[in-house]
Amino acid sequence: MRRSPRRPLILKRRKLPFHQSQESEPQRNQSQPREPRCFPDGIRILDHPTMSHTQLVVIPKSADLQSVIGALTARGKECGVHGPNKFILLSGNDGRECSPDCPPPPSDGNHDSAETIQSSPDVKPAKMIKRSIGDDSITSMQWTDKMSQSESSENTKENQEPKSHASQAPGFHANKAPAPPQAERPPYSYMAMIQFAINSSASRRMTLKDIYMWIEDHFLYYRDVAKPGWKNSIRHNLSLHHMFIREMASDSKLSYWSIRPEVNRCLTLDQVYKAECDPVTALDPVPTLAFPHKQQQQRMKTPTVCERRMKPLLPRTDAYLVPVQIPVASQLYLQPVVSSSRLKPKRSASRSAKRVRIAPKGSRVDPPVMAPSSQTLKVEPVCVPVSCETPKATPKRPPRSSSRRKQHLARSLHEEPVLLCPDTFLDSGVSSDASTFHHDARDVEPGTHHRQDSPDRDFSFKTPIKSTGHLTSSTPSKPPCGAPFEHWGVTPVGKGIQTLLDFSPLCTPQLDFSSTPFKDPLLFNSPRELLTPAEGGQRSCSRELLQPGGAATPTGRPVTEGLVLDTMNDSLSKILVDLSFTGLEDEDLGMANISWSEFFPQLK
Amino acid sequence: MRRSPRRPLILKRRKLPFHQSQESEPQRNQSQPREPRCFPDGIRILDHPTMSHTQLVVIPKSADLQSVIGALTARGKECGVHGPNKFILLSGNDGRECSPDCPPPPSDGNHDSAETIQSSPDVKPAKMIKRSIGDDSITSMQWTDKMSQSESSENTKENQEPKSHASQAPGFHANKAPAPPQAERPPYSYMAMIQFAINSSASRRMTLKDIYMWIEDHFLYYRDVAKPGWKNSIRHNLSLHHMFIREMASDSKLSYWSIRPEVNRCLTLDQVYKAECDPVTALDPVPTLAFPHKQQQQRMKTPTVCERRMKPLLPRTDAYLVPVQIPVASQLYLQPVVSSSRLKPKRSASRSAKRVRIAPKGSRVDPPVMAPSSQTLKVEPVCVPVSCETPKATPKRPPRSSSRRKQHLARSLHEEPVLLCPDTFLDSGVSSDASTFHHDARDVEPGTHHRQDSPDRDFSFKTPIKSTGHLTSSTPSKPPCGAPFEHWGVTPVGKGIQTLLDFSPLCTPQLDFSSTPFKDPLLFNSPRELLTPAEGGQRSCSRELLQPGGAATPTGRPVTEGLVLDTMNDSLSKILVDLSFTGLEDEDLGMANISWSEFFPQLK
DNA sequence: GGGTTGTTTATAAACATGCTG
DNA sequence: CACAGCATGTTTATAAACAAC
Ligand SMILES: [Mg+2]
Ligand SMILES: [Mg+2]
Repeated sequence: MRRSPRRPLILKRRKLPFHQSQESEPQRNQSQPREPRCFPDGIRILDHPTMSHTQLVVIPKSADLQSVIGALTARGKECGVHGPNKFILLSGNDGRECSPDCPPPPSDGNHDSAETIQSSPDVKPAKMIKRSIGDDSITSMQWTDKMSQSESSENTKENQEPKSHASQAPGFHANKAPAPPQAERPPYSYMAMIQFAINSSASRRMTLKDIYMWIEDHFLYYRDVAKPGWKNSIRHNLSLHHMFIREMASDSKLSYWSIRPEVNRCLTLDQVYKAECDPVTALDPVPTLAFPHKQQQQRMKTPTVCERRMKPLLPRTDAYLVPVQIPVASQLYLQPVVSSSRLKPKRSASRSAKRVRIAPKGSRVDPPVMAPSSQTLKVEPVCVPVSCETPKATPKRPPRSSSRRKQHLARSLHEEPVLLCPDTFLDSGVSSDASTFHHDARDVEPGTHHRQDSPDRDFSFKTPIKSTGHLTSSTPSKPPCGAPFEHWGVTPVGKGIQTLLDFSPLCTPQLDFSSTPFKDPLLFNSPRELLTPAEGGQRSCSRELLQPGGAATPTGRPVTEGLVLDTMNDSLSKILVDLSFTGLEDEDLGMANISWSEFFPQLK
Repeated sequence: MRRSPRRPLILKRRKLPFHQSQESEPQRNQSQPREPRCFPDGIRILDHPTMSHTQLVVIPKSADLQSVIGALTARGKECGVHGPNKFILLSGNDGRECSPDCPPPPSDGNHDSAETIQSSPDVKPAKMIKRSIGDDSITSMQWTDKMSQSESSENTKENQEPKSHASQAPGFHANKAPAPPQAERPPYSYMAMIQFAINSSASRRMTLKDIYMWIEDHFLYYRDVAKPGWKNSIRHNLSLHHMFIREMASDSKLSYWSIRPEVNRCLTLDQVYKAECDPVTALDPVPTLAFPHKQQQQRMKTPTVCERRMKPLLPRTDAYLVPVQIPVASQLYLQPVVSSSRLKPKRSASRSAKRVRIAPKGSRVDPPVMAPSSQTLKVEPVCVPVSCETPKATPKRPPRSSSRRKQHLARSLHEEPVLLCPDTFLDSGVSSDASTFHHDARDVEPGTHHRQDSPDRDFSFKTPIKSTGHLTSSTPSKPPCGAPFEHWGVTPVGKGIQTLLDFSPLCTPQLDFSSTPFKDPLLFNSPRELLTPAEGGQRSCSRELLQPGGAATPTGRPVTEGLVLDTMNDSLSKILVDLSFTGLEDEDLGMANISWSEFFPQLK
């Protein structure tokens, strides 16, 4: 029973776009937005104000996907191989419901929720940018830089944040005081935590020991509860993921772990932290970088809260990812927009939020319980014909639903790389046939071959025993037997569980789709974040609910804030995008609150 | 107890150098050896007769390591980035005990053990090359090409080798007949088996289903014994290792798995197969590609044999690997030489053989029991300064024992890349201080960033429990408790086991070091292949025994045959080299036969 | 001799998704 | 035609075996 939740440690999606890992913090401040380059269909491409080699692609709602591809292709050719290699797609407005013009992104250090941030003594937000693309709902997009830098003094031994240091650890632990050992397991993957740790260091590198310490200091679970094997896992992750590289100190002896700069999104705990630990807090419309610290820690300590934070099987990160591939060593970022109706600090906990993903690709429509409102669009890796050789055919539509999922498909050099998208992407149709996103670009690295990476319990196998008969599947799965399922006890019968889990509740802040061009096709990927029933009458949205046709979210405020999210995956060509939509009123959250009862019979 | 041996499935080291994966089989036959390029110290570099972009580096015994580096560097500069990117190091002779001249490598299709090969109806050795570098002992190096190609007819559905097909499966299974389900687990990793499968296909690609089938057909263990979870592992390996890529058939629907050509060493079961399944056979001095098939299968079916094949914890492949990094996208292969005194098909099973590895780097010298005779030299990744930027210092000796092992150390751009080697490498000293091999080149990919890759038993953790007290190590380790160690029951006491295992017996054909420049420094990496005590009075060589000073192998015939081995690791920059030395007479094998008694007290 | 740090392989699992009966 | 289940893929977690300090 000590077993941790089944593969629960998934990185929370990123809240803020990642920035360069350089130490060039000062000059990044207020670079003037360059002259936007305009392309057909109103698409504009302009320099990112702060990120080098990055361009912002503002796409009017009315723009055609092919136009986007064309613009990106043209831009790619304009700039050549040495040009920008990252493109952040922003949803602009074609005048329908937002300001017709796409204002240049982040241009000032508008401080949002400053008080929250200030509450942390040692955390100083490096920079916050508020941008508004589209209507008012598109606001409060900020990111902090090396906010954690104050934390660690230097690189050698001081890095290891003294235990007496309160640090900005969200929830889980207090001031290093004996801190109730009832710490629940944090919802971050090892890979994520390692990044948090390393990025918290001013030198962006850390020894293994210090990584251990940082994690123990910030997640009491590992200090107090976890078996020592967790360190083995840390080491395993360091070795396994090529994102982590080891370098020797100039004076030898010491070896430091760092993150490949090319792939370092500079994730920090502060960045990814969301007040989700407390459902009430989670409902806060403002997904700002609230540095909960001590203020919130009280709430988090409550068993209910902890339960909620630990129990949930967090949504698969890739649900929020948008792996995009631009042949010319370029990567394409889809930058979602987040609503910013930052009011109502607390709700009646009726509903938390929804998340959006890109390119549904035929998500199963289970027995819909409520009116679908949220949608997720899952964008599969795309290949923009910037430098592809000899495109054979130029199918208007994605070839065929040939592959299954995002995978490293060998470059199908014979097909013209096109931005694949479901029909709904362009015509707001249902995603029944939207499963046309394929050709994972991960292996299509431009020019030279890139490589990426990205790894038993003891005896008494739980795996399907050949002789067991019904154990025909080669994918081991835990039997839905009682013990580990206290909460699920009364719920569905054996085989039903698997299916039911697919309708897991959503627990993202808020969702709104009215202001993004991807609005209609957005489909939820059925994230599995389970909100504790005790958190009030919240109900989750089953996948079906979030399915297609949900464009008309009754009360949601169209808010789009760019969020670059990632799975912490060290895959170079895989770009993750997190679409967070906030601004929905409590009452409005009702549309997709169905399957909760499935999971928590007691709620019925 | 059903538990498989602890992480036993390690790929056997390769017996033959890998060749290009191209379908260009015909023209590969007898290319004339080009004019060798001569470098100081008698080092010669010439084109590989069959492998494109590959050169053979013949290194006289007297050559200095720095000379080798210099020659490689010079050659690299000569050829530029587009020149050969693979170098196979061959041990030449400086006239001491072998022919003074380094004859050009493989130049004819001398068939060795033709009868064995012919015995297999559907296996036709594509090519065999016998080379002799140095004295007579350097012989019989041959490799077969797509010998397995006859197996699968076409690409679609015929690939799946009919079950009635005898195929060239070594040992383990007969003609697909009910075959005794007592199949023991093969000693190949999943990654290896997948490569075997895919490379057995003429089209070099295979569907998942066919991979399953191929493996089941060739390793009855998976058909008859393994739990269904093995398929999960196959899929896991396919996804995890970037070496495996998925591509869609042109007609969609089908997705095939193939191997990145750049990293495909075209390993096939035949290539790696050694008659080791039967210790008696294993003693055969000729490590030829004996296609055991039905002839041998009888032997292998014997419980003793099976026991021996399955029980052993195979040596870590990397023990035989020589990850070498040449900055200019070049890879350096150390090609060992194998003795070819192919006589005595069967021995008294007194001793099997030894293996050699490159660059010892401080192998533990355990209480030596016998006179050390075999040595293993373990070469850590090296960086030849072909295109390194701004080498700061040019230490004659490897910088310092800064890092621990082969790892992806961030490019220490400030140090001149040099071939690192233990002192013993050059002066036959002991390896106590040899731990100077570092700077894993895996992350030093030339030019653009390459990426590579390379990830519970169920409940009831056996891992060190925090509360257990003595479980302080974060690396879980199985307690040396009785049950799983039937064969070891009487053996050492608890904690002693760990250490004892390090002295595991060696089970490679034969070893001889007299003809290789690496002779003296060769150190055994204590491969863990455990020969069943029942296999006769064999005794293994503990690591110490194989330690330094073993240059003077009493009776060993200096034999060096190039063997390129690899861990099946899809790491581009990591090259694996297997140094197999054969030619030792049975009587001569006595020098390193010590620790067997440690493991099998009954032998005492 | 034992602990630390790294590297790899094996397994189990959770999930996603397309297919197919 | 809906769908349940299976096949196929992707990732994360753990345990472990080893190697080298
Ligand atoms: Mg790594
Ligand atoms: Mg793969």
